[in-house]
Amino acid sequence: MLRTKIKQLLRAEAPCSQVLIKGWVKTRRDSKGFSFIELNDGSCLPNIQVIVDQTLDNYPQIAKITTGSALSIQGRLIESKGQEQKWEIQATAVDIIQLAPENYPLQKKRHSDEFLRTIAHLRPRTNKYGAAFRIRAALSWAVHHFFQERGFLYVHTPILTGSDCEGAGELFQVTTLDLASLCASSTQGVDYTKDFFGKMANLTVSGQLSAEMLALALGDVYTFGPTFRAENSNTSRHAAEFWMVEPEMAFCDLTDNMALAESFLKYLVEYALAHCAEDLALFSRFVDKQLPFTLEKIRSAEFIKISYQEAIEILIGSGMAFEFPVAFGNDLQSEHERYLTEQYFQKPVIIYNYPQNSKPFYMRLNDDGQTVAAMDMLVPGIGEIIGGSQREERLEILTARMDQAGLPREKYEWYLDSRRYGSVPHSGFGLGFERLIMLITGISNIRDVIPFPRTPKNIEF
RNA sequence: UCCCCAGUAGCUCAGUCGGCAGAGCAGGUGGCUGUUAACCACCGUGUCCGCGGUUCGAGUCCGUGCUGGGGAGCCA
Repeated sequence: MLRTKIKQLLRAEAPCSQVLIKGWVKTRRDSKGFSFIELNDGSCLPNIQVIVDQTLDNYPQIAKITTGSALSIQGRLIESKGQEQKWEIQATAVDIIQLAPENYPLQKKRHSDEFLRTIAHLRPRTNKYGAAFRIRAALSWAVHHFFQERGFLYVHTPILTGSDCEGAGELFQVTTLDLASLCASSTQGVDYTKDFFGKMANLTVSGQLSAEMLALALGDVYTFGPTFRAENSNTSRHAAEFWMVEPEMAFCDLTDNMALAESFLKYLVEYALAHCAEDLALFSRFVDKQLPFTLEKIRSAEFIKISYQEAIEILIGSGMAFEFPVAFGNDLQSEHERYLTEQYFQKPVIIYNYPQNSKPFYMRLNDDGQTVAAMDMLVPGIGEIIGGSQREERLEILTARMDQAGLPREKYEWYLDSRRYGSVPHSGFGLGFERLIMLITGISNIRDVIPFPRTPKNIEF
């Protein structure tokens, strides 16, 4: 007999005379002459209640079943006599796949997120983390849906990269050289010709430059993959390994780029509301009571779009005593971004046209000669969730900006070729996938939205 | 990397002015019961994060290290 997922049984419309379920015990309670087992198989948040009568010949063993044990149960799906569930299983056979010892770390109570991080290999079995990872899976699928519906091609850009200055942060170096002997013997520089690629190699910090090449051939493309930053960032919003979604569109300016970013975020929120209601309800109840309000606002409100100049004027006019001074040319600090999105507008805000000196070389210089066609989307509680720009398509200006930034032109000849042969206006952005999951679940720490987080000094599991 | 806070039973936490180490949950035993993180009674549980110092006496005060958390910077 094939096993049926618990999710399917809980949605049943009629009783069923014989079913097989397999899963892990959430809790067991005894009653006179029988035992209640709550079984969960990860397919959905609720458990299914199983009634085990003492007439089963292995009932003495069944009565000893502990939380965390793995079971295979055959029985009848019947209407429950209890108040809190429609369906339950009347067991005809209970096979103990493995009995969990009593030192099973997950108890029938609330654990702190800090403790659960120390048992990241077991926390997917908790209600909260199970729900978070189901939502993560659903939203991964939604990302593909959104772009596929719009004719974007899903492209794969390299994880290993030879360009040592993509400019988006500190890099993890990749090597097959024996570091132990290098450290012991070498007093001069490393001879990279002996390394695997014959030159220095790193893990990617962004697929953008490669994605641009594909967009300039295929039109509209997107990447969705892991990204690595070796920044020593110790915050609730940064991970050394995270997943990023990066669309890149040919014949697309900053206005269209911002419009796509807004539709994208709205689509993802709507998708979660439509497909993950049960799991989301857990987060609204136990994690963030404001969550339904936040999500509804993103779904229905038009996002604010203001220039950097306007943002500065609002901040100066706010009368707020900021720790960092507000002035044109200064970077917007966290406190400024939070004020704009959490207090002043209380919804997502896209800020565009930043001063060129604070942004990377590939962003398109505006006609004012001062600003670039960059945009950041800020959301309440998280801050920056999307960063993007129209790319500089004019060869002379691009090379001038590279020189300005001190980037060696010869290493970017392949990139510059795209500006030599049929260069066109194009744009794109990057969405931090973990930050999206944080926004949609209300989970406030990035370490809790990815199964096995990698942060400075932490690569356990 | 910088600033602030914390570290006590398997877990969550209390511990007053420096004076015998505590509770709830989990676990064990018994009872009751179509129960809902069941309930009732009883039972066990400690490197008080490590090292050093002050003191008759330190979980408590001081120094230092480690670990965790919050905030900042960097960014998605």
